[in-house]
Amino acid sequence: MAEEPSERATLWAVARRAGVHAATASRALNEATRPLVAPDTIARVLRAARDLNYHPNHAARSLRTQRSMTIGVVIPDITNSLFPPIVRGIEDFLAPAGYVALVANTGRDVDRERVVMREMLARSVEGIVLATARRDYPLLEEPPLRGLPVVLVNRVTDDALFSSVSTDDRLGARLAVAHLLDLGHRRIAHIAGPDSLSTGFGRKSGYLEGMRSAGVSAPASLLVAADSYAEEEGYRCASELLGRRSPFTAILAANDMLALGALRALDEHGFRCPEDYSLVGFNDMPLVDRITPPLTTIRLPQYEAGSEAARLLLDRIRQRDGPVSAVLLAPKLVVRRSTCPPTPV
Amino acid sequence: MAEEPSERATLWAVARRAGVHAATASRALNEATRPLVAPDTIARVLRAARDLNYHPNHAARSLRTQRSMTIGVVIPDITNSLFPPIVRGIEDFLAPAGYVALVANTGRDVDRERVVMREMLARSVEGIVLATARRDYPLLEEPPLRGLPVVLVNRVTDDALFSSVSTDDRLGARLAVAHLLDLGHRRIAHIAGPDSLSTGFGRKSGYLEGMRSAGVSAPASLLVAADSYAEEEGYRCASELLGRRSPFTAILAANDMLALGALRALDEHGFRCPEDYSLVGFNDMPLVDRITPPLTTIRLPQYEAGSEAARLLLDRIRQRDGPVSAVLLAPKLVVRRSTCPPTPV
DNA sequence: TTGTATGCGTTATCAG
DNA sequence: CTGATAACGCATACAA
Repeated sequence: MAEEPSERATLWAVARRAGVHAATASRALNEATRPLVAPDTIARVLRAARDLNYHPNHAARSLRTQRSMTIGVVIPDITNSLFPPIVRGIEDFLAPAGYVALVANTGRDVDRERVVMREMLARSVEGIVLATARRDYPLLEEPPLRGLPVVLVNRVTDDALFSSVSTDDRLGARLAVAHLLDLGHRRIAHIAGPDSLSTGFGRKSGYLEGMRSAGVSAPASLLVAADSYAEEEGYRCASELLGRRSPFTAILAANDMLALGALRALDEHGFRCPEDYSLVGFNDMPLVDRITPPLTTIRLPQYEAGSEAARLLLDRIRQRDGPVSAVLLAPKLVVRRSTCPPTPV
Repeated sequence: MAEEPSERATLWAVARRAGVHAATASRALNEATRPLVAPDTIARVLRAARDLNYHPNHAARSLRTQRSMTIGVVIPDITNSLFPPIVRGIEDFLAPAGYVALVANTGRDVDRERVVMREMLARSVEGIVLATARRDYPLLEEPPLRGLPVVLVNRVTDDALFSSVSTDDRLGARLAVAHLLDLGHRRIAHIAGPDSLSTGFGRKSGYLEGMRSAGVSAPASLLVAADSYAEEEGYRCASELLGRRSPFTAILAANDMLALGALRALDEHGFRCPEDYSLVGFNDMPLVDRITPPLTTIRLPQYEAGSEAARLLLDRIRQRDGPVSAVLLAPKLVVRRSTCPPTPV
């Protein structure tokens, strides 16, 4: 036995070696149809398959069954540390089900998203996990996606037309605000993320709610909006806040990159964190526990978000008319050293 | 026109609409065979294809042409910040060529690598980029991979049987050693990476060469080997060095995670960096410029490594008997504040 | 329980 | 230049 199989063995090769027809071999090899085959035939086929190191040709199966066993994952940028855990969560959940993920990075370019989705459709993905949604996202209603299972992750749209998995951004911001209020802060500034993203909008809402429900005022002078989640923007926004001369003692940034930029701005203006200004971020990026000062932030269950999104997508693939569900994951406050009680004036 | 195509249009549908045979439509649609078709036929076919929003069925094409237009990428862990830029480099290079990447995380589990590669072979990947190689890596010689184009990235094997793209680890370590020597250090310790990995071995060799060629001794008491590139290991190794009571004034860690662990150890032992001990890392991970002190490290061109690996792989796919080449990329010393001249005793 | 026949959507070969 | 035909490898309805 074990003559070196120079070419990949086909189903026919297996069948011949087992002394049966290809159809029988096929039935014996597939879990679902195996009960239709006689026990010793099954044994012979399985043995032959193993001997020949048979692996079904994916393209042929896919063509025949109309199932690609592939899903698409569209993310802004894998080098943004927010996404690797999400992707990992997706892939780890998919793998045992026999699915693989086609991952594409689109940056912030909507045209690129369109191109990428076409490419995925061309490869017959059975569904898509999207991490690039904006609150208003007409792309999802364009014909190419018609009927294709889609699950939004991290960012969601305003209208809940699709299933989604996201963190409770409002709650996260409220946790942060509550923490700062507990420490005694009253003048709390917010560097908001883009309004066009559910994360930016939700966190800002949570900030406003948190302030309001505590009876603390949140005037427009304490609010500044970043154009993107970039360190540079955090720097710009913090500088602007400092320039406004509307006093405050703490900053809640809509994510860690913005917080990092804010920290740099504070530093360059000669202020210390947390003595002069407390600072809270969002995301708990790797290494923000090692900067100076270690950053107090809101941790999101990213890996779980990914696996949960994959679960919803597979559910939907298996049962097309299943319910549209919006899963909301709980964020967690991680207190480190960038926050402390405000210095009495 | 533009009746909503409820099902995906097939080549036959396009052909019918253009009033030609499917074979002709196929020729008209494919760049390579297009010259065989009459100009106005081409126009009619193209038009019909656009009207029907035709996209070739990937599985069918793949089955027929025996080309999947897919390559596999095997990495230890996408959540390790070293890999996202590499993956990005690969994908960005592949995309214009019409290829997509199937990315799989294997951890440090060789069995998992085997499983993953089988899965990839089952999907008929045309080649594989491997970032999980060890210096001795028999897996590559096992039959399943026979003849499949493979390019190693980041880590390489001792025998140059496959094309590879890596950073010049020896040079990187020598740059780091030279920097420390320039500052006046003579007793330089090294926290080495695993000997089984080309990165660990190469960096250690570079360290030894750098010391030796400067006429400085590098006794075994200044060398300690980490079992893995984990922060915890850096902590353990640094603690061990400190416990040895063989004096030194600087540490070269084989990567940034080890350096981070070493930094924690120094801190916990009441030492300051760089005043008491200078510290150099390797990789220039995100945010190591924001920790205290900002880490002096060796920067690797990760994105370029990825795109270069993709280039080599595509070359090899297009020309199976092309040369095996080992591309060595130049690392760069990034001086920050974790290094300074040694304090005179 | 097994074999036969057919088709999934393309492309390549061979006539015409 | 174009049409007919076959085949890629597999799974399934149907027949035996």
